[in-house]
Amino acid sequence: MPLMLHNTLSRRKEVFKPLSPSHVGLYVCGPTVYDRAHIGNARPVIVFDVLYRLLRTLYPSVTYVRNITDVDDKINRRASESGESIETITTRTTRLFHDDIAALNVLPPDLEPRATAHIDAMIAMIEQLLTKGHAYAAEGHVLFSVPSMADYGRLSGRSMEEMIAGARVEVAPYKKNPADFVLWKPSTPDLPGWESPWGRGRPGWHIECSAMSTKYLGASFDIHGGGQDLVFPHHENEIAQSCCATGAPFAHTWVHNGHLMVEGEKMSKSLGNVLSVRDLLEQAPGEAIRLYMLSTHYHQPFDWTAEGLRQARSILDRLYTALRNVADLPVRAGVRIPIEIRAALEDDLNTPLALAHLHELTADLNRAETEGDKIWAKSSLLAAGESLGLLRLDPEAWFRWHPAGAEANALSEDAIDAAIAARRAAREAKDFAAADSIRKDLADKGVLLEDGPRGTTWKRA
RNA sequence: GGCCGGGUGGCAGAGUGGCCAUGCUGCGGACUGCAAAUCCGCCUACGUCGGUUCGAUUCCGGCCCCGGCCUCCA
Repeated sequence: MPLMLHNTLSRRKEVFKPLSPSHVGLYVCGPTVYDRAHIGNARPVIVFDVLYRLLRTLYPSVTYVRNITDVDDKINRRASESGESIETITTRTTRLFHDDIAALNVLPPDLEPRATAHIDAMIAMIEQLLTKGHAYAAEGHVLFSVPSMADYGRLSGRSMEEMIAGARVEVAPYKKNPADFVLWKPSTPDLPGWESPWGRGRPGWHIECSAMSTKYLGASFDIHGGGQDLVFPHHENEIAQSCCATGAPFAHTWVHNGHLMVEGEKMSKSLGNVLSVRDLLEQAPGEAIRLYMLSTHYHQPFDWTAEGLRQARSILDRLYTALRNVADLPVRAGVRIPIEIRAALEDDLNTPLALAHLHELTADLNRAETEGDKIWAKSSLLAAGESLGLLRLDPEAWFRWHPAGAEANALSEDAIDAAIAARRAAREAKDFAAADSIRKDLADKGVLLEDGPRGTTWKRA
């Protein structure tokens, strides 16, 4: 089964063919580091992490580039509001971003270039565009001339007329055409700026991704990803900048994830329903957030609900229960990703179907009778989990998770063990009333007991 | 208004021209001192109206409804 991906350029699912059989280049638009990551930011990070994991099993070499946007007017505004320096904000926010997504089992990309470290590459690309007549300088700005590119609008399926008609912002007087967009703009002394042929200034919104993807992956590369809202204008403009500057085709396959809603409503600051990854990590383990995110196909809109997250945790309880029951058995080395999981992922990252197969593997493990079958089933389940970035924890660690900040209220593990011992004594004495009372008492404190063939185990509710 | 994507059982969510998604929940059975977990089984589906077809949730068309984007946005 070849890898199939939905390509926004063609609007259909295509067989993925890398430019080189031995190497795949993947570029995904990363965060603008002005605030903590919210759950909508996490979606592409998780989706493309699954794609990255899959590509690494299919090709000898993969280069995954995800940028950090650390020059942006939102950052500038944040700095002037808080009085902190821009660097303080971007450094701290970048660290928080890394911490948050690591908790979601997201692998680091191979390269994570920062925009401010690549200003020279951006200036060079802008100069190329000027030389080739695709850009013009005006009043300290440099603008991309949209009419200079014949098939501008191909990715988003827009005509020039539509874009001009749809332009809602006031058209700046120095624009030759309302659709032209900024490549470089002047900075006042209080704003970050770099010396350029057009005076001290800073890059426009789109040029950094063009410059950095070209630098690290070449003028043409395989896959460019991001959220659906970036199709226009960001990705459309990236294509325009890169193709016109280099004269080569840009990314061949464009993959976009759908948007995220919260409890049926658009997530927005005005509605006050923006969920930060950090807040969610205090409500549920990172793997529950990740599994929940993967339970809807990446191309579909996702409606994030508290109930859905609770369900995701229940599902993982089941998976980890199966693994806990075979905790003392070894994992066979070199077991491949089960074929049905791989087939689901190769079919345009059908993670909901892959998760359905994960449940079947779990049932297989629960039903296995011989030790050999159990080892095989356990190894297969873990290999499948790895491909999705799930089941990376020790089962006991999973069941001991409790919300952050609840340490003070949480019963200590020593106290739990003592209660279990007392209950065992009561049961041996056939004093079931006392045993049930202990169990009830623990349950009231959020600790659930289960009597199994291997003794009594517990988990936090 | 323009462009795009959807409408599946109590909920979430895949998929397919004729047979099972899967999970959560609920119900019954096995197991258990009782539970829980697990296993076995069960229930409730494909917006609407037409068309094509031996047969459509699946293909085609109309209609209704929902969502996203249209230079802040993952």
